[in-house]
Amino acid sequence: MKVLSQTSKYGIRALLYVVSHPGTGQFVSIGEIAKELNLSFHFLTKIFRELTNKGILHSYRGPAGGIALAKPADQIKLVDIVLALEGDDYFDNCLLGFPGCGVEKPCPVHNFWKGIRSEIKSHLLNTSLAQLGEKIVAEEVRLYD
Amino acid sequence: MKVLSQTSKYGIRALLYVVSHPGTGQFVSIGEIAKELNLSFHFLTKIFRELTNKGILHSYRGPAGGIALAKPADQIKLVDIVLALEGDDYFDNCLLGFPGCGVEKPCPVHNFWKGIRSEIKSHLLNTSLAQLGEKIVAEEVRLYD
DNA sequence: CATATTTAAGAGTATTAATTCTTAATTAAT
DNA sequence: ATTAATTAAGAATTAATACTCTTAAATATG
Ligand code: SF4
Ligand code: SF4
Repeated sequence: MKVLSQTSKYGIRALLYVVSHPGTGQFVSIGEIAKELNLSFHFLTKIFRELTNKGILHSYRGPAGGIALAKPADQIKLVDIVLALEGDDYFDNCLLGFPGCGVEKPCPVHNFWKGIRSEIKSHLLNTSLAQLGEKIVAEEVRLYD
Repeated sequence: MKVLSQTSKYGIRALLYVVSHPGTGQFVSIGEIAKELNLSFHFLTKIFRELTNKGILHSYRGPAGGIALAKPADQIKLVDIVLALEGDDYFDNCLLGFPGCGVEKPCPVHNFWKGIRSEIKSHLLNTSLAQLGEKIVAEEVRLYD
């Protein structure tokens, strides 16, 4: 049941690393994150570039450069990351893949799927990086393999 | 939010056609289904072959041949079709893609995802082709684009 | 038996997602 | 200035998914 692309998964995990590892400097280097989480440096760079373009991150080049959250961690919700990386129509596509969803007569699984979809969306909307970061710092949950 | 592969989507839609269009003969031809649902005949043939191998369908070659449900429609659940086409580990993979799920310390979204996952699974487990077929026959929902 | 119809099997192609690679630009420190 | 460190940009590659094509096998009917 693949719900998120690798891009989104890595993006979320990487930002969870950032919020749960407050370094000394202002920026966290992509190389450090990629190494710690065992992700491809180049792939992660691409993901972060997208998040920077979408205004979720700031970046800085050169020695001691890296990326940093553009907003306080409690103001960045999982849904922001997902929509930035999967596209704004992420929650529009449906279980059986009918086109023109919701416009005409519903498909056979509409009621069920509408519920699930809104549950997922509202949860991602109500979960911030700060919240999950705290759980990681408290070692209640893991971030590594 | 792509949850099912095209294969599964087409498979479910095709079987919903079968249960909601009781023809005169014992078998429904793949050509008819593909034409009515505007799906690729060859692709659908491949999907049905898999479902036949997995014991969900019976097939018959030659004139007046086609496919037929191997069991009464109320005994075929959506979960059967999905597991047959997506693989038995369909419900094992998780939101953030951690390996060795559930064995060690949970990931940051475990509680949330566990709930969603089991909701989806139990719904697919409790929904039969017969149920959805009735809704289609009653024209409460649509099966076509 | 000959022919038409239909599924079976698998090779082949195309599209999309995932990942890697190369080169350029920016910045800090010496 | 020179060098090292680092992100930016996008081309190139690989892998996975989706789809198409070809040929074979089965079966009914005349
Ligand atoms: S009818 Fe509802 S569940 Fe079905 S495809 Fe449209 S929006 Fe999605
Ligand atoms: S910890 Fe739970 S939600 Fe996270 S990957 Fe494992 S089973 Fe899935």
